[in-house]
Amino acid sequence: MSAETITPAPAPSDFIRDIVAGHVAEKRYAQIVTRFPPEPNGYLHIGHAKSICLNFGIAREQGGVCNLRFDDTNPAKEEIEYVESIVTDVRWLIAGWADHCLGFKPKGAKPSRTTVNGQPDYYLGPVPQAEIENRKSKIESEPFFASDYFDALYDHALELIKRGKAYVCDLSPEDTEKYRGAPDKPGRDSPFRNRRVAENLDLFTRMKAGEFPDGARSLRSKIDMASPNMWLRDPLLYRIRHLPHYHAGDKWCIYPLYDYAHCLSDYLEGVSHSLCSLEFVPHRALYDWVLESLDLPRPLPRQYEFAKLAPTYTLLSKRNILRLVQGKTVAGWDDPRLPTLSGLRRRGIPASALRKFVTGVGVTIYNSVTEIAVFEHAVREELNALATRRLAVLRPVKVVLTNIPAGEVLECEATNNPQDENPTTRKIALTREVFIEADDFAEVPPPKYFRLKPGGEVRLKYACIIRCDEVVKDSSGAITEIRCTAQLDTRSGQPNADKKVKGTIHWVSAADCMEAEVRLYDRLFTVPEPAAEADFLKVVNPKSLEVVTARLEASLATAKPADRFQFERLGYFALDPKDSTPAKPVFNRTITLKDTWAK
RNA sequence: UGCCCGAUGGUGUAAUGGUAGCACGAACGACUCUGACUCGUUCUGUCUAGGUUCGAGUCCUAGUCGGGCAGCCA
Repeated sequence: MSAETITPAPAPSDFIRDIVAGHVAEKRYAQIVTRFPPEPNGYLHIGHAKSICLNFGIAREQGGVCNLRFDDTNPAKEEIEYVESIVTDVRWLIAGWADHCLGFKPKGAKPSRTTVNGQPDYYLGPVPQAEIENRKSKIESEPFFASDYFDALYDHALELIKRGKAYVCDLSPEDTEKYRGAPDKPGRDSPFRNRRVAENLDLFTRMKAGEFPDGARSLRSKIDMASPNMWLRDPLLYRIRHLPHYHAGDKWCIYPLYDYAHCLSDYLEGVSHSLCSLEFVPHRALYDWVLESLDLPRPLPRQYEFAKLAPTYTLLSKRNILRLVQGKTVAGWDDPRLPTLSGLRRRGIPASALRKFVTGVGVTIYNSVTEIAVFEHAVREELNALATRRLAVLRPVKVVLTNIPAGEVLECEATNNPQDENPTTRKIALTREVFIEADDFAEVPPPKYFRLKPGGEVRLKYACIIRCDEVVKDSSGAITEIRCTAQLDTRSGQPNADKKVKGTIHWVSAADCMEAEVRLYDRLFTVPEPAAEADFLKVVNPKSLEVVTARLEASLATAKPADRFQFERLGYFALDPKDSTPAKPVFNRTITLKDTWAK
């Protein structure tokens, strides 16, 4: 399988890659290091895929590494369950593509004190996966955690205080907000802004020691309360939270805030390019301020921002997805209708299709909406190339081929994937009784209907042409069987094999098939922008999931969850990795085939 | 009524002062033992007004519209 995507894709180019390429050309950094820094407070979704592919993509293109780091500075929201799902999702998305660039660290490692050019420093560099795997003596590795840096961060905070660039503030959260002013009004200095260094040091130490309750004090940067940039009005660096941390344990009761922790985490790991979404543009000045205020000895990372992905007919914010999960609109974070990576994976979307899609939409500095059709196109393109063709009937109607004796089995040869360079084949059984799709027969056919109709002819794919002689109904008028004549000389290899008919339909032998539950998924929302609705629960698609009992070609009994199938003329399907059992197989419809007839 | 950012077909994106291109989509057609795939044709675009220049999508000014910013969230 190709490392990039199954089908060819152009080498990505965007303004960030241009910047990185420029830095590589001028040898600004020893190595290109990016990072993907999720907060473990929810599952990853397709929007994160864009960031993952950008960060890992740049790393692999430049021979660099991309650190997976948990931005876990808020113990109130974060959980180990999310850490595990995120690691799984990231590994899945980059497998066979950029997994060799995945930056982990030795298990339990924390930043170590070093000296660079005579200056004290902290450093915890990545160990690329490729290196971990090649080492003779296996080392255990794990992702990075911002919470592993709490000691170093605390140390740097002390330094900031000593430099007169941070102070302990006793203002309540409410008063802090009042003092901050408004976008068009300057803020006012905190009455605690000019505390002496010694007092700040004493108070901050006691904050750490747990002497004060939550919210009683905070550590603040000393920048400019009149700045037109709200994020420069002495933003908080530390807050008091008497809460245990899922990773750091109960050692801390003060926790750093994002703006303080993130830039320093980047620096500690030797990150060169810190990529984030547009809402952090105003934070960039603060990112730089923290790093520059510390007079650090190594090259500083730089932050660059890009627009988030916004596909139509879906919801991307963790908060909204959480609402769908908790409200039981969907069956869980991995429901195949959700844009979560675990949901998409379960639905059968190949990681390569996701990569192709998110890199194809490009990287810009303005928000835009991406039609979900672009995603669907990428999925079909990948699946068309790799999916094994099988015959399956979702809504079976019995057809009796009256000229084939009961018990007789006619072997037919079926192509496994016509897209392969040298397609292989398999044998399927044609018997007296077969099932065809209810949709493929019409008693009163609309104009240009190519399929089976009374007196009409149609080809059973890979088998022969049949003619409809009679329709048998029960007392309620429902069709119980369709009686046809099989034109056996139109089978492959027979004299009339080349006989043309307008329609070809799929079928399975009634004597040689299996039953399976098939879940037919459709988009979750009926409107392009559900997030713009007053209540998105009101625009949930009532037909987003339909469950049928289908008849499948017998060979599907050996299907494995990683297999990708095209049920001919219907769409792409994969075994549900969670609910399927050998005794009771469950297939998910990943996506339908394009249907120009339905229109 | 502050500061920052942006604006190219229906949608996404490219063109880095020199032919507005690609993709998705749509329409039509060819091919077809998948109404799929593939192939062909067609469709629609530089927000407005000034300015600089031989030449402006690109540079400048103003306007319009859109996005962001006032968590002890990230």
